[in-house]
Amino acid sequence: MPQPRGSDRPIILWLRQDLRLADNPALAAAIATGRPVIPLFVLHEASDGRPWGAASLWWLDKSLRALGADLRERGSRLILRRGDPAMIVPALAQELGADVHWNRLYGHAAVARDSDLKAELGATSCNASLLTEPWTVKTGAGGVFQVFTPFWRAAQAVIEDAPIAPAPRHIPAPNEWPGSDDLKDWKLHPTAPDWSTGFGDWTPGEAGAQAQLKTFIKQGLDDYPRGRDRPDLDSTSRLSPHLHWGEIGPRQVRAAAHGPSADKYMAEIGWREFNHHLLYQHGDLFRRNIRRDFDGFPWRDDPPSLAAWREGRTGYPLVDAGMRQLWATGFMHNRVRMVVASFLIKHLLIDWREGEAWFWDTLLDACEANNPANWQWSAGSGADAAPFFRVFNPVLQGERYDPDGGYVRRWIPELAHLPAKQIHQPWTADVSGYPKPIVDHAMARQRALDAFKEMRAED
DNA sequence: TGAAATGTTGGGGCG
DNA sequence: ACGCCCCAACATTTC
Repeated sequence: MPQPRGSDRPIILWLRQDLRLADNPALAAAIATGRPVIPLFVLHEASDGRPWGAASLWWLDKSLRALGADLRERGSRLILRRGDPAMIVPALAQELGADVHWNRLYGHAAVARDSDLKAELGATSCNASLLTEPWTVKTGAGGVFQVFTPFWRAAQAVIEDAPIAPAPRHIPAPNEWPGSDDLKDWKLHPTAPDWSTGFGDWTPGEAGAQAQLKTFIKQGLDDYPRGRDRPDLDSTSRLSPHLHWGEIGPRQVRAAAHGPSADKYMAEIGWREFNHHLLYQHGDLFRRNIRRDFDGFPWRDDPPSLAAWREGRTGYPLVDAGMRQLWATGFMHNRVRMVVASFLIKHLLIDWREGEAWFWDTLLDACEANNPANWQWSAGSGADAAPFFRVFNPVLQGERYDPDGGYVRRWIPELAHLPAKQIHQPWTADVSGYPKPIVDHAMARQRALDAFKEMRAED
């Protein structure tokens, strides 16, 4: 095939976790060249050496469909290919005589692959995902922050208030489009059984992300500092899956959030930044303890308890409600995530990696930075982590954050008839069809503290 | 972005 | 009236 020269040379816009048209620097840079743009998404079996979770693929299916429609409205298309992008991208670039643009990723495998490709192709890379890229925030001594608060203070000082590019009205198309897979053939939506029937609250795609942001700013943000801890209310942003696939970027969120509650919310975006910096620094966050002294922790192997946790039948209502919400909807309220994580790690003494893996498969917002970093935070093995001895009491957490029991009632119908006073300790009432606690709280707490002591003694 | 054990204080009942 | 005890309420310490 004859290759176009000079200004006819197309640009491959290689989309990964930046599935949006507004605030997309790689897209804006591609359009600014005046050359034809070929949007490309490559489905790789693995993200950073790790297969995507089933919930992530469910979301990706809808997000790519939405992106394809948004591109067609602008005279463009989305080219779909499947396989190893380290082979596919350079081959397509050569076939089309194209340059390549992308927005950066921060996991070690992706960074290594992308820098190889860059050396081979001379590609253009941009930042769509973070307010502050990992190499831009350093301690006074030039090191990497290990504590969130000083990190976030320093990060905020380097965030630039650059204007945010709107979605282009038109995207220049090539004379001839390369071949594309059909999204339907990828079969990303589950069948036989379709376990996603409870995922209907979500609208993947850039328009859905913008709508969710507006809803949150209007209905949730003012109440966020108090409401964010209340799983029975709906005051959280629910932007995490949109952020994960880059249907919206943190710069857009920051530009939209104003008022006294915005700082509190932006601190959560700050944790996302911090976690991406940790990912960039450590790479194998989901495999290895950041604090290596946890390598000797005496985890228990207990498949029945792990199964009870996954399936929401531990006998502790707040834990079970959270796990059932996750299974049914692909999402769990953040306060409850901390409680179920503490329960798996400390009450059951099961390795945090087991919990991280379950979340990775079932959470729509499963993120290679946030998910392992937050699990390590819960375990005490992470950077600026919760101290190990902070053992949540699931009953007290329920009484404090789900005071009327509305959250438990919604996800555990067997307990719906109980009054608020008893709903977090159903063993004090006459209940059928709901299990007794699989571990005694006081025993489990002491056992966890003893295990921690044992780990420390081994140093 | 804990919880439980332990310590302290102060009001009130009561001998 | 007074001291003693009880125990809530709160504070501190410990894991």
